[in-house]
Amino acid sequence: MARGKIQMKRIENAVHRQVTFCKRRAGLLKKAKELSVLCDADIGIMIFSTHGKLYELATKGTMEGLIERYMKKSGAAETEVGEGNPPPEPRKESLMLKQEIELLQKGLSYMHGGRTATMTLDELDALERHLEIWMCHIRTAKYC
Amino acid sequence: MARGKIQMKRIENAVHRQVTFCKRRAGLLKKAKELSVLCDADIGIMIFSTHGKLYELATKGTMEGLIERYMKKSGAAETEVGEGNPPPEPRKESLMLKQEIELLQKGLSYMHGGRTATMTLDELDALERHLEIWMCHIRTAKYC
DNA sequence: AACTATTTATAAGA
DNA sequence: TTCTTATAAATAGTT
Repeated sequence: MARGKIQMKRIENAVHRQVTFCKRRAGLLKKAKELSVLCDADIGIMIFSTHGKLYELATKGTMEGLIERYMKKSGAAETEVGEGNPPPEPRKESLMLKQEIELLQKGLSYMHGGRTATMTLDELDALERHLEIWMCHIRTAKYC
Repeated sequence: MARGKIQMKRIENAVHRQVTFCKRRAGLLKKAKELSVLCDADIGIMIFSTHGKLYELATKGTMEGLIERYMKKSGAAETEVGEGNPPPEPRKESLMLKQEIELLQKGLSYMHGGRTATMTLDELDALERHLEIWMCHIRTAKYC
C-alpha cells in the first residue's frame, strides 16, 4: 500500500512478515476502536500470531463478556433450527436429552469444582457408560 | 477520511451512522483477512451493532475453536483441571462450563436427532477431546 | 523507529 | 442503496 503494492499471500521473509504483522495489527485494532466509537458498536478481536501469541481487544467490558454474548446469539440460533425440524419422537428424545445433560452437568461440576458436588458410584458408572457411547458416536460421525 | 475528516466520537445522525457502520465494518473485516493471509495469523472478530445484531469473522476454523483457544491462553483454567491445580477463577470456570455444556448439547442433539443439527469437523474433534478427558476423570474418580 | 511515496479506505455528494 | 471522487489514512520499502 505504499512504495508498491504487495501480493495477497503469506509473506515468506520472516523479518518482513513480523514487521508487517506489527504494523497491520496496530492498524486493525485502531480501526476497530474507531468503528466502535463512531458507530456505538461492541467489538471483540482475538489475534493469534503464527507462534501462538495472543493479542486481543474488547471495546466494551471484557472479552469474556463478549464471548458470552456471542454464545447466546449463536446458541439461540441453533435452538431455533432444532425446533424447526421435528425429529421422529420429539417428546421422548427431549426427555432423554434433558436427563443426559443433567447427568453430564453434574459430572462436569464434579470434575471442575472438585468438592462442590458429589456423585454416587452408580452415577459415575452411568456417566462413564454414556461417555463411551458418545465417544463411539463421535468417532463414527468423524469418519463418515 | 475523505472529503473532510471526522471527529472521533459517536456519529449522532442515525442514517449517517448506519452508512458508516456498513462501510467501516466491511473495511475492518477486509483488513483482518489481509492480516491473516499476509502474516499467517488466526483472527476472530465479533461485532455487535447498537441493536444487538452480530457480525463475525473467523479466519481459521470456527469462532468456537478460536474461543476455546482464547480461553486456554488467557485463562489459567485449562480443560484438564487436575486435583493438584488451584481452583480456577470462578467467572472463567463457569464460562468454560457453559461452553462445554453447550458443545455437548449440540453433540447430543446431533447424535440423537440425526439431521437436526450439524457439527463441523472442528467441533467433533473438540467434543472428542473433551469426552476423552471426562472419561479419564470419571475413571479416576471411580477408583479413588 | 522514522520517513515518504504510494496505495487504500472512506466521507460526502450524486 | 450503490457509485463516484476528493481527500484522509495506512502502509511497503527504505534509512
